[in-house]
Amino acid sequence: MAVTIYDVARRAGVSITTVSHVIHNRGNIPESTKKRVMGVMRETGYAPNRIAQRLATRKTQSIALLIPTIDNPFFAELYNGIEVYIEQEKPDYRVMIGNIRYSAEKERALIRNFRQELLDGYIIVSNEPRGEEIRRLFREEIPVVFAVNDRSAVPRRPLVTYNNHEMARRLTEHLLILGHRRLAYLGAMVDRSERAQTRFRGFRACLEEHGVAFDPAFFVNGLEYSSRCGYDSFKQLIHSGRVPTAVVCANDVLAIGALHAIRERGLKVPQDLSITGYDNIPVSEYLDPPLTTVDIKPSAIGFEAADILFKLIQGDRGKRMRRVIPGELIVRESCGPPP
Amino acid sequence: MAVTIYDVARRAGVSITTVSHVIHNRGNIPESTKKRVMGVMRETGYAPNRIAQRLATRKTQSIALLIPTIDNPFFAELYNGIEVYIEQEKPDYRVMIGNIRYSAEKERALIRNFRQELLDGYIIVSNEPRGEEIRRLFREEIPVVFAVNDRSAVPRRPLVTYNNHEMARRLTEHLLILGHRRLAYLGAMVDRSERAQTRFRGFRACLEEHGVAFDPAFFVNGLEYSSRCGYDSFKQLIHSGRVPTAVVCANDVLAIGALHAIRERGLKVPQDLSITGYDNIPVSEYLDPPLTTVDIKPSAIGFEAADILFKLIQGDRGKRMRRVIPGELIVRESCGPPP
DNA sequence: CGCAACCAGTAAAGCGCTTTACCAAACATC
DNA sequence: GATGTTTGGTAAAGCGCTTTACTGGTTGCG
Repeated sequence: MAVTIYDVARRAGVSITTVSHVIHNRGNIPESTKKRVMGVMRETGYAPNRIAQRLATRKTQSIALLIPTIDNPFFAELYNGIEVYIEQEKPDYRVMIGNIRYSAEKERALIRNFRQELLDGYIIVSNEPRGEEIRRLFREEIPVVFAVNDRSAVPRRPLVTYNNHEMARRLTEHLLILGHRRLAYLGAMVDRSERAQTRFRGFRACLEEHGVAFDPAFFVNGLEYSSRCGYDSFKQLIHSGRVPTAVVCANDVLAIGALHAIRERGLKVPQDLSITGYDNIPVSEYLDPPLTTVDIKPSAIGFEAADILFKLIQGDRGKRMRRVIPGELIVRESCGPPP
Repeated sequence: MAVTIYDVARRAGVSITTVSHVIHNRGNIPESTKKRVMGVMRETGYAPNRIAQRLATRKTQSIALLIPTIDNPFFAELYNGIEVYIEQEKPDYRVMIGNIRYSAEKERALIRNFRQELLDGYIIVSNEPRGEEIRRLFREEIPVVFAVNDRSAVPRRPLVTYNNHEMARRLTEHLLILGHRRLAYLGAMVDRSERAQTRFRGFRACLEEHGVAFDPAFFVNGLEYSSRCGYDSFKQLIHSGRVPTAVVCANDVLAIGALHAIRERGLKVPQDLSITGYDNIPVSEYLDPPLTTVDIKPSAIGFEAADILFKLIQGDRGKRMRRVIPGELIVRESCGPPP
């Protein structure tokens, strides 16, 4: 079938050991032999069988990326950051994507499944950072770095994230400074995701600091991060007839849906109502109006996470295994003073 | 280190052959032995080493998905379709994503790289369907199915796609019926992608059929499928001062950018100007106004492509290896009669 | 000249499985 | 009681590599 190291060895008149040495540029082999072997490799189109290499070395040259969903452009960006790192630094590594679907159940199943692959390491945006499966990875000293998870949720573990609480606070403050006092919060899965919780807590903390009361009727907790859900949530929010002057959405995708519901209701943004997003996904700049949001630089997070992961893989139990990439408040036209 | 088949065999007092048989439910093994072996497996937490299995069987249980970019929600959906199929039908297969970045160069490199993985099959949204690397895959009878590529670009090869030319035609017709005569086309990479070309040709064919002249000044060919690019393209389009009554965008992402430029210019959609997209990405329904577009059901395409691929992998050189999923015209509020 | 050091390369033992071929004992059949 | 057949297994040869330990020849050096 395919050409193996034996074929090359035979045709070059050497042992397979020598061929292997040539491939990896090891041992001391005179130029002449090296040339000859490489010639045969070229002629025959030989390429080492990765599977066999992996079995022999017990290194898979593969890492896993576990994310909540591939649909959200935010996570696509995170992946891009990792890909950039790998292309630059570790070009023969693979990354296997696993789709957690915001479910602890699925996360466990995926890790169990991936473990059989004997992957060299994991980057995880976890739903359950203290789950049994993840603890097992740590117990067996398999390199794991968390990404995007909250610091408090994964104490003392390698982690690259952003200042979630702080940015939620600053975003809210932006609205308070504009004069808003009746703020609504549109979240999703706040009960099931620590990130969602932290973001909401940042919002509330800010209100408290500024002595602004929060009306529980102005909180809607949706089922997923989709525009449809944002749309529905906003309708539910104003169902009672009481309308806030500003609505803080847990992410841009929700905000897009909410924005649509707002317009349907005949309200003008930002004249009648201000709205904010979170994530700064590419389209947010081009909405009507462009969305005030928070850029949390997912591709930088991915890049740094890969950096740490490969340090761990190389046995570097070093410093700087927890990094926080500061987010950036992106002020656009979706917020103004209250009417 | 990890527990191997030998450990299990020893503890169960059988040979590794028997253990292997139990794992795969082969051979004839009495219930009693089976129970015992399975008990030991559970106790020890044994899981077969996939790498070793692959080496022994020469099957990798992995397929590749090569896409132009992971950023566009359209391709994320395509991937989802594949994932759904695999979860249902082939739960222990993996899919490795490769990011072609709309570059024939990168596509070749990726395939070369993936070949060493001895993957069982490929689903490719190709930039270069007749390239040397792909031809080699076919020569070596490695299962390949194209997805989303145009029928004319990959004759007689397994393919799942949509009626690109036809849908572009129908979308254009929709505008013509509304009364538009001055239509602009905002494309991207029309010179470099056969899909972009076909879409544009569908547009032109429709104009011709209806005896409407096309003004070359009303064509802009952008560099990438991004909102920024759509925004810039529209500005460039009206730079001369001549404004069309309708603008057909090669996809939704471009349309979002164009829409923003239109509003900046002070024009109202659809009163002053109609606009269409393509792809029906999730947010398109929630734009202002909701975008008239074409749904090309990427997840169905992914699902069907996986279906064909696994048939090929099983040696089914059968029928129905080329499938066309009809697109659907989604009429929303972004189009109206010309002013 | 004798010994160490180096050079160029090889043999062989894994890595953890699958699979083919084979075998001994028990059972069924005439 | 001789002959097949089924039952319940096993031994051993791969799969295509890496890596360690070793070897026989050459060279350097005091």
